[in-house]
Amino acid sequence: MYRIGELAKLCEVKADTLRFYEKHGLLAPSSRSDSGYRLYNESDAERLRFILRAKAVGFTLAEITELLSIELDKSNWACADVKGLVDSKLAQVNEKISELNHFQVSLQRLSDACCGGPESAEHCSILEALESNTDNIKCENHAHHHDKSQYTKNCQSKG
Amino acid sequence: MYRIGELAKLCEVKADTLRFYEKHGLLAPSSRSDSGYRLYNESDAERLRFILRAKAVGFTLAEITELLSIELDKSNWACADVKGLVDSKLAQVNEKISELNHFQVSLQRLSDACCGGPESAEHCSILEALESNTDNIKCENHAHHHDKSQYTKNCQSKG
DNA sequence: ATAAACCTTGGAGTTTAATCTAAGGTCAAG
DNA sequence: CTTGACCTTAGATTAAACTCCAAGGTTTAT
Repeated sequence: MYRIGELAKLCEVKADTLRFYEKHGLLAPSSRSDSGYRLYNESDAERLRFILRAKAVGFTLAEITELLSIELDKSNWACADVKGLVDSKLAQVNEKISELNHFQVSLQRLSDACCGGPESAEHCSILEALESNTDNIKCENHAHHHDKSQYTKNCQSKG
Repeated sequence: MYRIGELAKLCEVKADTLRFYEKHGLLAPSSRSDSGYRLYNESDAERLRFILRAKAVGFTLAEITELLSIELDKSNWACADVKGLVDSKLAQVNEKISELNHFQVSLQRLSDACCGGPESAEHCSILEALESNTDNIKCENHAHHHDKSQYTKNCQSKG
């Protein structure tokens, strides 16, 4: 039997987190001591590890609640149900990755267009790109009046 | 001059969003009508578009607040400052992408190991992977006792 | 004059996963 | 018998970016 702090340390979470999981129906200690302390047994610990592994692959606690209810009643669920949860999560993750990839490309383009030097930002390509509605980012090296700018290497926009 | 609903429609946001931006110091109407209605001019609209473009490349409103303060006082900032904001955002985005890529790989591996059929989840590879601490995902086709399983194609784990 | 569509304000609710606080009870060691 | 580490509870707070609500005032058209 583990007290809350012991299980928390064992699984590298905080005691607060375990109380939070209990309040939200994910994990309750199987018993209490006479003085009201939570007591977790090995099977509680296994359940916690299940939760933590599911978190590690990206499931939210709400989704883990679903997984746990299947886990406790496996014979009344099909593989299709379980795989459905995984695939739906996979779709969400892919969508988010795709959004972030758009950000990545846009930010990289902005970064590449800017010399990043000590010049005044008055002609900064980044600010200009955010001011105008074009996707088209202009290189700022000319505007800075540095004929032999040391930053030319940074100009990669197709103006 | 635009009333709040007009500017909202023009820029495809909600009036609530404009009030929210005002409350958070991102965009205030340049005047009010006699009856207290917000009145936005063309320069307010430009500022809103700046905000929206910055959002579209992944900046948070807090970061946009910084960008706006630079934008309004360009000559006292250097390109390095602006590029710094972009690069720091880029690093955050890359980190998040990397985390999601881990999720993606793990979820795909789980999905691939599961037949996804109408079989009982009692031997579901996904649940078994979450129960045990191995990275090693076992294919469930044998466990289902389908000698000529129609799901064999889904088994791709290296058990 | 009255209905519809618009606007005002302050404040509450949403989502996620904790994290923290206050005020107090329990347990083991010295 | 007191100190420190641990535990209890309920409830408040955090971040982010809105979104919605109630209760009322304004504008416009008929």
